[in-house]
Amino acid sequence: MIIKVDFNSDEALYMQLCNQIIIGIATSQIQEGDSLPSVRQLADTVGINMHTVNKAYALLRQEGFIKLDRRRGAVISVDVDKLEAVIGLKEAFRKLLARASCKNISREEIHQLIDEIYMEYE
Amino acid sequence: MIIKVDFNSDEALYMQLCNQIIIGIATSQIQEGDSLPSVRQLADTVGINMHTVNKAYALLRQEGFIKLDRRRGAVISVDVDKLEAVIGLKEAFRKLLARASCKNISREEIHQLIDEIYMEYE
DNA sequence: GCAATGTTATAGTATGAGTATAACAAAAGA
DNA sequence: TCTTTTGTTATACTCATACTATAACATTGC
Repeated sequence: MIIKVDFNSDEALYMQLCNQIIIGIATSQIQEGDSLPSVRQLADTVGINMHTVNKAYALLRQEGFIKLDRRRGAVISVDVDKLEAVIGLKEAFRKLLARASCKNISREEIHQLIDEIYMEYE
Repeated sequence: MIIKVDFNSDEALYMQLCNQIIIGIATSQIQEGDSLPSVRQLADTVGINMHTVNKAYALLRQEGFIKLDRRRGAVISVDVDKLEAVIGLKEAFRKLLARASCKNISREEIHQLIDEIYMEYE
């Protein structure tokens, strides 16, 4: 799986890493049990500081997407805390859908958009 | 419409204002043509600085949710640039749905969540 | 033993958020 | 006409966060 960052983005580098890895898991580019590169290695290939990668990995662990193993490095291991995930999701949706509704994007169009994205998860 | 901020939130104050106003428009608590309080007035009632409110209004204008009129203050006036809205929405959905998918939230559950929120827009 | 690992500490710069004061022109209201 | 209120702009300060840079440490694999 290829990870890269956009230095011109207004999104924080460590957040870009998090998002790409989570999308990678969702789209099966990396799977349960797979290892991520070491913090130093990924920092080197991407061209950023070690601590920025470390921050991303720490956040991924905290949110239950990876486990850190001395022997195998950062291993994909998703903790499924569904209730908490749904709560956070609904709050985020509230903000997004309000914008969508104001811009005359219909409920049906949203459903279609959801399906398009979920297509990629197989 | 009542606007309030959470000082303990990790979300920026001006962003909280933006989101609440956009949600207010979507849920018809405020409508096209209605006026928002002046920057100084809202800052006073909420208990924050004038510039923070000004920043929120400037962003709302930039994103096409209000127009600023010398005579009537900040007036709700939604510019519908649907294409741009859809593009931004899809990118945001990609990040959210990846998290949802990892946490075993199904496509159907997402659709249900969407419908629940869209119920509030009538 | 040696190299690579995650982790932690310290320190520096840069940027953005929020506040504070102040000033300006334009418009509303008396 | 005068006063008040409006949005707008400028400057400056504090504070938190992002990112980088070095460095050191214990643990693990070879």
